[in-house]
Amino acid sequence: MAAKHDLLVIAGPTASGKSALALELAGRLNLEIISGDSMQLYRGLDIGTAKPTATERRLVPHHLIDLFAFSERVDVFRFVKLAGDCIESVAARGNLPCVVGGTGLYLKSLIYGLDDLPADSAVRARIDAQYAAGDRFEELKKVMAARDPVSLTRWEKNQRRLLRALEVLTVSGRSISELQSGPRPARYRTLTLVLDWERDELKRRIAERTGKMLGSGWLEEARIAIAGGLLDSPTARQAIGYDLIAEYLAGNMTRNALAARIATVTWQLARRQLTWFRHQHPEAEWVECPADPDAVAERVERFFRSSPVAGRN
RNA sequence: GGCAGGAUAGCUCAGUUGGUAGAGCAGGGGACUGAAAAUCCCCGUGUCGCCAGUUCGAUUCUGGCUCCGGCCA
Repeated sequence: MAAKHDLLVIAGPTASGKSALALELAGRLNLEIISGDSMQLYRGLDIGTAKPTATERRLVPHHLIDLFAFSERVDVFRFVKLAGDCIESVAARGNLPCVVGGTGLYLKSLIYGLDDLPADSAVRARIDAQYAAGDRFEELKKVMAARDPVSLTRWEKNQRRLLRALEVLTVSGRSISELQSGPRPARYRTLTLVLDWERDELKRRIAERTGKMLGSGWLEEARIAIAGGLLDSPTARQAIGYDLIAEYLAGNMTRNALAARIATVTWQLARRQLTWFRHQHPEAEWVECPADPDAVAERVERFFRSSPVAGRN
């Protein structure tokens, strides 16, 4: 059924049941699942990132999971490249690529593309060494005031964004603000579904899932990952929960406090995700949950069949 | 029973030399182009435990009461 540039995206906050719905759809449509999750990319973070189980992965082809050791630094640009290639090969097999995940920036960048902004890790390392420390922010602002006042105004209080702006400026000689283009059309004929729960219900699901994860081996998984250097890794260390579990394992927290802390931090993530999807994805359709898989599958089919592009391939 | 404490925002607490109050956390909203499960911005009226007294005016001083955690018996 899928045409060449068709793309199904299942998005939504954490614990909204994206993976489960994708699996249900896979039972009704010919689709392959591509993870759109910045943390599932890493090996060794299984329970903590709620990866699909081995059984589920055997049942339906899953991609972009377990690709990297957590010592590795992955970013949007890399994800977009990987996912783009992946989508192509899925489509070549005649299946519908279904990106499933909650990393909004990754999804948006995949759908709409990334501007061709320069990046240079050596330059960046130099900039970071010079201006990334907390007490160097004022200095950084002074530099930007002279060289790129527009970006300074934009990120006056966000050191990290300003560092990136300086990187782009240093490499290209031009302001990042000037190199970024405005809104543009999607690269795929995309149906984005955002799973939408009643607030308290989602909160409840998060608390419940946190408890389940802690009760089914997350502590041990975290212990091993931490022993393997997770907390010193460049990006994987940001995965929620592991730092808190480290504190718990060090005896600084009760088990109940740990569960509560993780649930809180997870809820805060969910809120940020919802804000993102509310405002960054004009193409999105919100699906009231719990959703009926049959109805969703029908909606998906209708979307891609009725499309003017569908017959082309 | 005695001795000193504490009682202020959902929680932990600060404060007002008497003119009705503010931080952190939680919570809510927002931004977002190479760290995004990240980073950052905005949002704080609550019988200042209860009753009485002093005072123009008390959450702030005085007395009593209630409750809580201590210490001594």
